[in-house]
Amino acid sequence: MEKSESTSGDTPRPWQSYHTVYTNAKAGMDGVDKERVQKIVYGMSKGSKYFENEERKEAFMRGKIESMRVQCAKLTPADISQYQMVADRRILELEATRDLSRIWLHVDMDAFYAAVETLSNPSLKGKPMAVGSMSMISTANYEARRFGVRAAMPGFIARKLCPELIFVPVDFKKYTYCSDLTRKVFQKYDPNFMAASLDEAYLDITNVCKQRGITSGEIAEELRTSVYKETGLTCSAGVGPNRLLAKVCSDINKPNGQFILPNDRLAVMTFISSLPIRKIGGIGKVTEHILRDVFGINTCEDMLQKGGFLCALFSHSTADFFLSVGLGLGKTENPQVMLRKSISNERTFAATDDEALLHQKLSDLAEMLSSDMQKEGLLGRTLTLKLKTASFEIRTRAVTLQKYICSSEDILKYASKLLKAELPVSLRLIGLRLSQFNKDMVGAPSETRQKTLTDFLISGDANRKSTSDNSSLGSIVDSHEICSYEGREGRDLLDGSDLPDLEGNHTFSSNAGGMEKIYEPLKNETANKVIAPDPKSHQNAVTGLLEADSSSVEFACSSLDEVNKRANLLDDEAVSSSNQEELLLWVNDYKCSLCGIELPLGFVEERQEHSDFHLAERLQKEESRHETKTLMLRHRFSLKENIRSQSKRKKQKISPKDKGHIPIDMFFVKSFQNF
DNA sequence: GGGGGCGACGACG
DNA sequence: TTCCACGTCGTCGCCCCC
Repeated sequence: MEKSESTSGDTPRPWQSYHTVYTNAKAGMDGVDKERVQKIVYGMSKGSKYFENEERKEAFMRGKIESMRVQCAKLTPADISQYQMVADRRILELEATRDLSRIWLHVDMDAFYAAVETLSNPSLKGKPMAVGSMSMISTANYEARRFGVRAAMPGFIARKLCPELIFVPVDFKKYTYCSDLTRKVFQKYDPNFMAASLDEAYLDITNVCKQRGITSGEIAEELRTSVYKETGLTCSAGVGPNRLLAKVCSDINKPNGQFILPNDRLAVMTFISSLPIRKIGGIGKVTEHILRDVFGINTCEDMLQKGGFLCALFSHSTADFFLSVGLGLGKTENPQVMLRKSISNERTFAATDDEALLHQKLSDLAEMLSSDMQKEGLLGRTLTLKLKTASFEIRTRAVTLQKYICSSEDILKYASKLLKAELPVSLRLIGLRLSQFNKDMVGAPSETRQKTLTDFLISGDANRKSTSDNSSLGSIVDSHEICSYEGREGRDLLDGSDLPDLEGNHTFSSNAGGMEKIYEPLKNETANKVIAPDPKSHQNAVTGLLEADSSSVEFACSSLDEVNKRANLLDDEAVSSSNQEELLLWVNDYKCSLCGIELPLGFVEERQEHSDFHLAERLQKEESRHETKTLMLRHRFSLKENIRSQSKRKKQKISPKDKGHIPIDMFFVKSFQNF
């Protein structure tokens, strides 16, 4: 942005203002020939639909910056001194919250995916290599980074930058395995460590430092050595009084290094004074440009000096975040509860406007999403359809239902409605997200029987989890919390298709005995009564559940109607349970009779999870079948849905993107989770 | 007027 | 010659409904 005048100089250099991919913020890219990289990236992108969209975004950002400048200029001296007072007071209040009592360590594995691949294939050593595909790169090793190749860069551009670049496809299983090894090490230093992703973690090492009477630097050194011994992989570490600073520190001596920032206010303030704002987690490309071009803020210290303007132009929470950054403050407590908020799936494909094809894609996504929801035993009531048009424009359309759903039929039904309203359209990506989980409604009066069914599944998970090595988070309610901070890593960047769910490896520990038929894993009495596949026990199953329910607080049955519904549901289930096709058997001891997936005897955990999955799927099918009947009788939703989508149509006509003028809408900037 | 829903979009790995 | 991901979370403005 600041170089937008570049074309007006002696030599036109349009590529200098194209910032899409290249940035030197990444470790290992210091000696890169910046101009060459920018030129190549620009040359390869120019004229493409992607490029045009980037230009639109840039123009939007320029408009925003201009508008904020105007707003700044309008501030009278009186305004400014008033806001300065506000800022000064806020700075004092924030300063009062400073906590220097904890020592946080952030570990970051060096070029993780690439390093793991090199470990498994030593012939790659010393050669420029990238993990990913022609369309997108996940990680590049340091040899490749010297050419400007980096994560999140399309492979075809990377190859242009470095013709001898070797591409290695993503192999998630390997990374998960290595990640597990590193986590075993982390656990020795902080049993409650926070995994931020497969290759990053935050450890509170206050206690271990005290207990062993050694410095944080010594702990960091020892931990890195230990990780190397266990995995053959190097990592970098940063130590600081809070997570925000620890993360910044771990980047300083990357790769294979560490940096210790003492728990001392003066040291923190000195450290932060010259730190570029872009180094802070939560400040990305757009925020950096705005802060620099509107306020002239380049370093964290500048945040404090411009505090008055920040308070004048940003929302309370955003201004607070900026001021905290200026003070070097960050989170120091270890959150025990972090609930997952949503689950989503999205897929990119060759742009098409073929409605049948789009519907097929949607159907596949609904299946995937449903499967993910059922694996986690979740139900959601807000369904969001995400679309990326052939011109890279992103649209989202959402609907909030009165009931909680998770079956692929339900998801597809509502998603189709949302998609239909957008047709005709040429798309290159479709995504589906479910949010507003029933779990969020703890203590809500009518949790309905959907929860009941899910609870069986959850309790199955929870039972297994109670033997998990992650003992510090062992309660039933926590079963999603553990997933939560590991949520991001649940899927591979490029090939998220059919790989086993990562969380499974950490969240669910193995059940002692293997299982050969479905329905065995739920060993508890209630579960056995309900889902025993033996046709003779159907009657028992029904009465068993009703008895269990009526005596259970959890199943708070709101009305007789609810009880009847459940009884009907179980009747349905009894019928289908007698159907031999519904029964999972391991054919020839390795093949699932229901879907054909092959899992040999030794895969005890996997077989168990697989069986759980079929169980969940079946229960949900029964559930949704029953639900449909009920709904048809009651004529629910349809009217409301019609009204809703009509009003949405109206809104959409007015709302589309051309908000060219942008009132200084207090933009975003999340208060970074770890700051 | 407050709260919920929706849509956009930044950020991160 | 073409060719720019996926999953999750957070904030904000606007609209509608109660």
